[in-house]
Amino acid sequence: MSATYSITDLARQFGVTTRTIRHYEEQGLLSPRRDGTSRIFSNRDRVRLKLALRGKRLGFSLNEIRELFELYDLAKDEKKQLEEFLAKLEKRRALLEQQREDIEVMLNEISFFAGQCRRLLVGSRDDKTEKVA
Amino acid sequence: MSATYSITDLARQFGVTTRTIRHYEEQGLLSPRRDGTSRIFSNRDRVRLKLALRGKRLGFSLNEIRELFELYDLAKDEKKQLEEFLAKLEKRRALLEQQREDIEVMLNEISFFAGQCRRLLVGSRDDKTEKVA
DNA sequence: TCGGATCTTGACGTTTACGTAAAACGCAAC
DNA sequence: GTTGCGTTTTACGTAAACGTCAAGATCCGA
Repeated sequence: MSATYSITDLARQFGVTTRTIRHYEEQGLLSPRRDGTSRIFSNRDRVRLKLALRGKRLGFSLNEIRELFELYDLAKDEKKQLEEFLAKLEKRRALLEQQREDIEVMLNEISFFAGQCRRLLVGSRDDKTEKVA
Repeated sequence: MSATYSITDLARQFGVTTRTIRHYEEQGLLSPRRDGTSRIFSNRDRVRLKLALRGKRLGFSLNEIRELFELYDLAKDEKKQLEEFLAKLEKRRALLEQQREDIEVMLNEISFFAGQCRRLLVGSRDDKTEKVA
C-alpha cells in the first residue's frame, strides 16, 4: 500500500549520493527491507532520512542522530526511561536555543554590513544610480 | 593600553585547548604578536577567536571562517569588490535562515515530545505526584 | 641554582563522514 | 546473447579539526 523507494530514488529526492544512504544504513539510521539483495525503502525510511539530513544541517553527528532515533522509538515502550529522555530533550533545547541566538546575531551583523556596503556603493559613484537594489 | 592575553588565558576563557588556538593560527584565523617565541594575543585576536567559535557552532568550516575574516577586512579597502561581498552575505543569509527554520521545527518537536512525556509520567503512576515539574 | 610551570615547534594519530574504485550480480531491452 | 543500467559488497582513500606525545627553550620563586 505505502510507497516504496529504491536507493537512487531517495538519493535523487534529497540530493545525496547512494553512498551516503548506504553509510547511514551501516550507522544504523536506516533499515530498509530487501528484495533479494536490493534495498527497498519505506516511507518510514524516507522520513528518517529527512530527519537525519536536518539533524546534520544542525550540526548533529550521525551517532547523535542515531541515539535520538533510538530514544524516539524507545519512548513508545518504557515509561521508566522517560525522564532520561526528557533530560536529553532539555539538553538539545538548550543547544538549539544557543544556536538560535547565534543565528540572530549573525543575521543582524549581515544586515548591518549589507547596509554599509550598499551605502558605499551608492555614495562612491557619480552615476545616477538612485535605485537602491 | 589595551589588554593582552597568553595562550592559556584565551584557552581558559573560551573553554578550548591551546592546541586549538595554535591550530587556528596555523589556519590564518589569528595572528598574535610575539614576545620572543611566546604568543601575545590582543583584544582583536580575542574577538576573532570568539567569532570563530561562534562560526563553528553554526557549522562553518575554519576555511570559511577565514574567508569571512578576509572579506571583513577587505571590505574596508576596496569598494570594487563590495558586490562580491554582498553576494556572499546573501548566501550566508539564506543558509542561516534555513538553519533558523530547522531549529524552529526542532524546538517545536521537542516541546511536543516533552509534553507527551510529562503526560505519560503523570498518568502512569499512582503516586500523588501532582507537581508537574 | 634548581625544580616546576608555561611556552615553543614538530610530527604522527584519531575520528567523522563520506568519496572512490573494483568486481560481480540481476534484469530488461534490443 | 550481449549490452547496459542499477545494484551489491569490499575496501582503501581523504579532508577537516584537532589530540597527543616528544623534546627543548624560558622564566620565576625558594
